[in-house]
Order: sequence, then C-alpha cells, then structure tokens
Amino acid sequence: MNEPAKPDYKSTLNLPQTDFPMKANLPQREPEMLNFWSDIDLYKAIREESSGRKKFILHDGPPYANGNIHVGTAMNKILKDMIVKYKTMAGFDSPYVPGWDCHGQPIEHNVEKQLGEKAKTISQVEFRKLCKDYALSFVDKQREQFMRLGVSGDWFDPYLTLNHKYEAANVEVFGELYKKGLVYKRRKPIHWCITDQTALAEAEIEYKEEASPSIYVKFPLKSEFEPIKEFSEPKFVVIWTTTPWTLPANVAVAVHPDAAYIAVKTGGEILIFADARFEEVAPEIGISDYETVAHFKGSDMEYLKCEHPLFPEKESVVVLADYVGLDTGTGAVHTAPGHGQEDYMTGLKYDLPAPMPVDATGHFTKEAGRFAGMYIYDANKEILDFLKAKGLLAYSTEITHAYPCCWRCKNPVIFRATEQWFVSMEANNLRGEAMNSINNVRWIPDWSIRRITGMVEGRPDWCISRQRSWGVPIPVFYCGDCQEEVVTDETISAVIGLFMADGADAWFSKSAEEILPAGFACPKCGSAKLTKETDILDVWFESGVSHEAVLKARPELKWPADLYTEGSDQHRGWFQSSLMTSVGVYNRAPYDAVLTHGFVVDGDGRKMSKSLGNVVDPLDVTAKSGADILRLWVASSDYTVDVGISPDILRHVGEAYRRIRNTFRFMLGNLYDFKPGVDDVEYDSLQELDKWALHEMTGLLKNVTANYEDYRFHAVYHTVYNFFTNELSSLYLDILKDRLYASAAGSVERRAAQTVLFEMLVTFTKMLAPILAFTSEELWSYIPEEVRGTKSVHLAAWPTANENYINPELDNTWNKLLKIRSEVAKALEEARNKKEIGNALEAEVELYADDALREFLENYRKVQVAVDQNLLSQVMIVSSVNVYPYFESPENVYKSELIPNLAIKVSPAPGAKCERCWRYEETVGQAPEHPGLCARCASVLVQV
RNA sequence: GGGCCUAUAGCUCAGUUGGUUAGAGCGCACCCCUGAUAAGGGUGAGGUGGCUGGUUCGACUCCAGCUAGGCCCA
Repeated sequence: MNEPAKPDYKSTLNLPQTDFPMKANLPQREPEMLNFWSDIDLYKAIREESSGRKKFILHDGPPYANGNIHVGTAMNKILKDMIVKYKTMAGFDSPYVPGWDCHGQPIEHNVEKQLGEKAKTISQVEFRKLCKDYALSFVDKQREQFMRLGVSGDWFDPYLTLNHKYEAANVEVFGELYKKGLVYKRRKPIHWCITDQTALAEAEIEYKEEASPSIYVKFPLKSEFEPIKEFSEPKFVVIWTTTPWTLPANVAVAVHPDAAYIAVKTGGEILIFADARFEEVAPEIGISDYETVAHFKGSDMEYLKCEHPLFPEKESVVVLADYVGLDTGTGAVHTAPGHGQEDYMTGLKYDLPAPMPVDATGHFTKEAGRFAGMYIYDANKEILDFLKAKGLLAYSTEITHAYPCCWRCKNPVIFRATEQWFVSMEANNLRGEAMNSINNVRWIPDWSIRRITGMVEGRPDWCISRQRSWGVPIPVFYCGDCQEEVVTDETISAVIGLFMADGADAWFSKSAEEILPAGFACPKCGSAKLTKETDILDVWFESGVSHEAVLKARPELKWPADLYTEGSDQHRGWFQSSLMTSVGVYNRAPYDAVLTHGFVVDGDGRKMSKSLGNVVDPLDVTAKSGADILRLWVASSDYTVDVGISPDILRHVGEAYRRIRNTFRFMLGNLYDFKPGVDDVEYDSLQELDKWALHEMTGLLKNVTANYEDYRFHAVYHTVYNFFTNELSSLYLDILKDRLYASAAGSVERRAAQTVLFEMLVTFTKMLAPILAFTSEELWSYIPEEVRGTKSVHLAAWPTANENYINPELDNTWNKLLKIRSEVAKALEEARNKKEIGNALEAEVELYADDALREFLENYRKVQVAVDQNLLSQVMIVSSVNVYPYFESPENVYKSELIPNLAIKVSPAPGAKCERCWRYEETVGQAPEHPGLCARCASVLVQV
C-alpha cells in the first residue's frame, strides 16, 4: 500500500540560498546602517582614502535654520549627495561641508512670538542669545534629518553663518567692496510702524480693510503744453491719491505712457485727466458744461512741470509709469518716492529727490513747512482744508481697501524712506563684470544662463541694510561731531578682530570706543566721539560671502568651487548674491559650474500647500518606506524641470525598488557556494551567452558612467532598471536557472555563470551606490570582505569598463537570435492559450526558415551547452528545438510578422519529463540507477 | 502685467539635423509557473503628442497665439 518513496531530487539541485532578505524593511535597517557608518567614521575614512586626489568641491548652499526639512530641501541634499558620492568613487577628493543660514528676520520673528510681551523689555544682547539658541536647535534637528537621508558630509563641523569667523568674513568683504567704492547710502522707502517705531519685513505685514480718504487734487500746470497752448485759461493736471498726508513729499505726477488723455475746458479752466476716466470723474468733480479741447497720449506729457499744490515755490514733474491704472482715479497719480515702492522706482528712473518730512513717530518734520509737528493722520484734514481754500481740491470721498498693517500692534503701517546701504551695480562696472563672469561659468541646464543674465541685467542696486537685530552689523562708524561716516582699513580690521574673538554680539555690547584702537579719531575732523551703525546686513549678503567664509577659509576646500547646486529660485538669491560679492572683490564668479533644479510639486504639477492637502513629508516617507525610496524617487525624476511627488508616484518607485532588490537577491542566492578568485572561469571558457551578458553589462556601464558625469541621474535609473528587467530578469537570469540549479555544483558551465553573476553583483552594487546609499551598503556586506576590499561601498572605486568584454560580433548575432526568441515566445503563448502546453519546457519548437536564417539557426542548434542541450533550446528555455527549410513549414503554424519567412511550430516535447530538471528528454529512463532522470541529470548525480 | 521654464500612454521617462503604422519600463488585463515564491516568465490592450492657427510635399519635432502649471519679479 505504500508507494515507493520518490527520490528527493530537489535536494540535489543547487537552489539559491541567501540571508539577504526579500523584504527590505528599510525603516528599520537604514538606521542600523547609519550606526555602522558612524562606527567606522565613514566620512573621515573617505577623506583619508581620497587624500591627495584631485579635488571636486560642491559648495553647499545653506538652508535656513528654521523648521523641519521639507521634500524640496530633501531633494536638494540628495542630489548633492549623489553627485558627491559619484565623484568620490570616480576618483576625486570631494569633501562636502554642509552649511546653515542662521540669521534673519523669520527666526527673529519666531523668537519674538515666543517671547510675547517680554520681547519689548529684553535687551538686544539677550534677544540675540535667544535667536542663537533657536537657530542652533534647528541646526541640530535638520542635521539629524539630512543624515537620516543617507547624505554624507562633515556634519559635525558644518559652516554656520553665526560662527565668529564667518561673521568676520562679512566684514572683510564689506570692507573690500567699500574700498572699491561699491557701497553707498541712499534713502529708500520701507514698511514702518509708527506705533512700534520699527521697520517691518514683508512677512510682518498683515493686510486689512481700512478706510482712507480718496481725493482728486488739481496740480497747476506751469509748462507750456503744445496741444493746449492756445488757451489762456489756468490749466491743471487732476491727480488722485488716497494718502493726502504724503502730499508734502510729492515730487511728481505719474501718467501712463500709452493711455489716452484729454484736456477739458470747463468753468473757466482746463483740466487734464485720462480719457477713459472721464465718465466717472466728470460727475464727481461737477463737470456739466464742458468742451474737450485736446486729445493726447500720456507720453506726450512727460517732463511737464506743475506747481506743488501745497508749496507753490516747489515743482512737481510729470513722469511716465506703466503701473498707473485706469480702473480708478483720474489716470494721473501723485508720486512721492519717499512714501512708496513704485514711486521710489519711478524716482530712481527720473532721478527725483525723495524728501521724507515724516519722523519715526509719524509726525511731520520742519521739512513739511506749515504742517510741521502734526501727526500725519491729523494732518489729512488740515491738508484737505488747505487745498479746498486754495481751490485745488477737485473731489473728496472715502474708500475702503486692503491696507498693510503691523503684525504686532495691528495698526496701519506707512512707507517711510530711511537711509539704507546699497551695493552699486554701476560703480566699478560691477554689472558688466558680473555679466562677463556669467559667461565663464557652465550653467546646467543651458537655459539657466538666460535666467541669470536677464536678472543681473535688470536688477537695481542691491539694498544690503536691514533695520533688525538678528544679523551681522554693518561695520560702519559715524563721527559724533561732523557726522562723517567712517570706514577705513583700521576700523575694518578692528571689527574683524572683534568678531573673530567675540562674534558679532560684541558690536551690540561694546561702544565704538571699546571696539576701535585706542586714540582713534575721525579722519575728517579729528573728533574722538564715534558712534556705531545700527543697521545689520541683508542675510543674502551673509550667505553670499560663503565662498569667502567657507571655500577660502577651509583648507580642505578650494576657491572657486567646482559646482553650486540649488533650486531655480536661487538665480535671484544665492547664485546672484555669491556672484556679486565675488565679482566685486575678486572679479570672477566663485563657481565654475552651476546646476539648478526645479521645484517639487504634487502629482498634478501643483505646488504643495496645506490647504490643497498635497504635502509630502520626507520624514514621513523615510519613516514608512525608507530613505532609499526617496533617493530612488529623486534619481528617477528629471530634476531640470519641476518634479512631481505623490503617494501614487512613491508607490511606483517602491515597486521599482523591489524589482531591483530581488534581482540582486537572485544574484546573491546563486553565489552562496562561489569563491571569487578560486572558482572563477576565465573569459575564453565562458559560454557565448555569458560573453554576451558581459558585453551588454560593459556597454551599460559606459552609458551609465557618462550619465553620471552629466548629472543625468534619471537616465541612469531608467537605463539600469530596464537592464535589470529586460536583459537580466526576463532573459539572462531566466536562462541561467537551468545551468545554476541543475548542473553539477562545481561544473565549468555553472561556475561560468557564477563568474558573470559575481562580476555583475559587484559592478551594479557600485553603480547604484550613489543613488541607493543604504541598499548598496547592505549588498556590500554580502560580498566577501577579502574580495570587495573596502569596509564600505562608499569607499570603493568606480568600476572601469573592461574593453575585453566588448564584442560587436556577438552583439550582432545575439540581436538576431533574441528577435527570434521573442517570436518563439509569441508562438508559445498561442500554444499555451490553446492548452497545448503550460510551462515552455513542455514544448518542442520547430523553426522553419530560409537559407541564410536557417543556416544561422542551425549553426546555433549545433552548439552543445550541456549534455542533451543545445544553445537554441537553452535560449528559448524549451526542451527541444529543430530547424527546417521554410518551404517545409506546415499549415496552421505561427508565422512571424516581423521576420520574413519564419514559421514556428509548437508541439508537446517528445520524451518524458525529467524529475530533476523538469525538461522533457528522450534520454529519460536510460540511466538504470536513475530511471526518472535525463542523461544530463543522471550524469550530474554520478559525479556527486 | 513682465522674465525664465514645462506640457508625449494611468505613472516615470526615450524620441538623433522635421520624413514611413510615436517607443521603453512600470501599472493594468489575461495566461503560465510554483525550485528568485508577499517572487519569476509570457502575451495583450492603452496616446486626437495641452489647444488653435501658420510655415512645409510632410511637424511631436520650426513659428505665432491661447490654456494649464512652476519659479522669480511687478
């Protein structure tokens, strides 16, 4: 009743064995890897290993030390890391010093918020201490977060813009620019809160609906104006404003250059305003009986002179401005460069003065003449009354509109021109020199140069001063007696010395006398009474001097850098501020190349926002899926344009990752008994298929290397991934299974396959190391240490292409062979659908072809790759293949559409199924001791 | 409103100087295998190339406009 036990042939096979798990479990495994890197001090080990090599310096742009990292900063750092890791493997010494931007208004703002009311009572020095603590706490957080992404760098000795030496570098650069005459002072309007008496940044402004007067004022025209010169009546330009109190600062009337204007004769006078506004304006100013006496364009009025309505002795000039709107008002706009951003720009264009008759508390100064001393909002009524009395007020009403208010006291803010520091774009031809420098830089992608060029061409002078506390002071002194500004080599070096020793904080705790050398006196008047500038530097100036503070200061780095890599917004930001400070001082760019990337958007190409609910958090992805998934996402995307990320996209990346991982796992599993250096089969003894595989791999390596060189990581990803899928998984590895599993363990044919697999394992592990930082390291640990040579894959050298593997002839013939293979697959599928076969090994294939092709196939059919097995059946993974002339092809067989005169007949394979290798062979049963086996398998067991 | 940029199958990407039925992989559907097994193999179905004009014998590829989206300004 018991059947004889079937021999357990499965145990005689060489099935894959490996501890390399199929499931990556990256969230748990990656931190272990991080510990490993920290244990061996990988960054230091890489430095030692690459010491003395040619340097490649990617200079890090400092992220802001505020909040957690987001997916954009994550992508930026991963990109940089892939570059640095590749360059390191490729034979460069590529130290990476990360940095942080630690000063600035947002940090100050947050600290103020935390302090609440206390903020007003605390000293500047104490306040700065709190800001520092705040910034450093986020440096710690972000450092940990970046490290978690697998980014390697000098994390525990980064550059911080609040380091003493860094702060001193600002002074050095400022001093140089000053000496070259590039720095000057000029009034510029800024948001000013008259309640808190402080300057406000854009982020500190809230917009609220506020009621304002809306008035039309008649500006008496003084100039003769061609279209209406025949009229002797008094002529007026009717202007519109919502801030009567800014009229004392009026210097101009702006009209739109392309708009149509009219002169209307009414009630014994001639009024000028925009034609398009007539219908609304006429009833407002009470025009009933009128005559339009002239039509002209706004541009015709340029440079006409008007009398100032409040101060007849002053003039107001007509200027042109695109921003003048024709939806409201009169089409002529009161312009006071001291009281508005647009007015200011217009003022610059026309070289107008920017009077500022309002003090910090919102009261008129004596510059405001009869209004001096009045509070500006009280003055509104006085000014209106005055205009009315003079007959110059054409209309007055009230409107509500969004008006900027202070974030803290909620009161309306004003625009108020104050003295600001600028870097001139024209002095010393800075703009021109910057343009020249731009042309000597490699910009990637190439449209990047258009963007930076356009911006440098059109930018105004750089305002580098801020009325804030948390930053680097502008190192300027003033004479207490003659008011002269004092900047000399002596003062600059005194401040540098001060900052080096005690940091910029000392500027706030020490007096000018304590800072300057003993006996220092004003160079102009000899006074010893000196005061300090209270403004600080724009943070863009600070980060812009990193080339000085970091590249020049650190011996392991070099100036200029080989590469800057940031998002495309930095064309206005860091790329430019770095360029200006560098060209200003050294007359060349601080970088040889600039690589810019797009922004991260959601799956629909929209920007991420909390309200859209489409925000992807890199920490989340890392915690749930692993940093290598995020890294693979970066690698898979074309970052030269905006990059999409969504749960759906990440799922796809995760699937790709699994495919890559499993392919590696298959290689490892089949190498469990392979001793590299001992079991290797020399190239000449490899099978043709193996040689083809090495040929393909080598071509791929060259391709991938070129793409890494060009930073085209998505091309690397797609190339490698397609190779894993097409050439390896579905072809080479699938074919190899019979040889690996069923051949004798130590046979040449099996060792040959293993030789190739091992070479592939090592090559691909290295090839992917810059991208899959963690997984490649995990793979590395499965390669015998004596063979891999280095503790970490990130210490390994980039693989070199072995020219001996290149074999164009094989390439040719195998392309043909594989085309036929895919035709056979179609024929097999037909048979499978007809239930004639299941597994392809159940099939016998008959190929019918003409002359040349038949001969080609027949030659391959004659190649014996094993007992009972020829190369054709091996490649097709069927049990038997025969070749016949095309004219013999039977009816109703598969006819190739792609290859002319090729017919394929599929039928059940003759013989019986070998219990061990599952191939159908007529030799099954011939070996008396193994009646269930084919000749090949029987012979293998005999050897064992 | 201005400058720069993007728009090829559900997803990620290819498409050489404009030239025959626009490709790949994934995903999907169906099938096979169960000795890579929460794996592996095969076949197949998916695209009015954002839209509208124009140049040309012929345009995804050149030009203009529009739409949608991104960055930076105003």
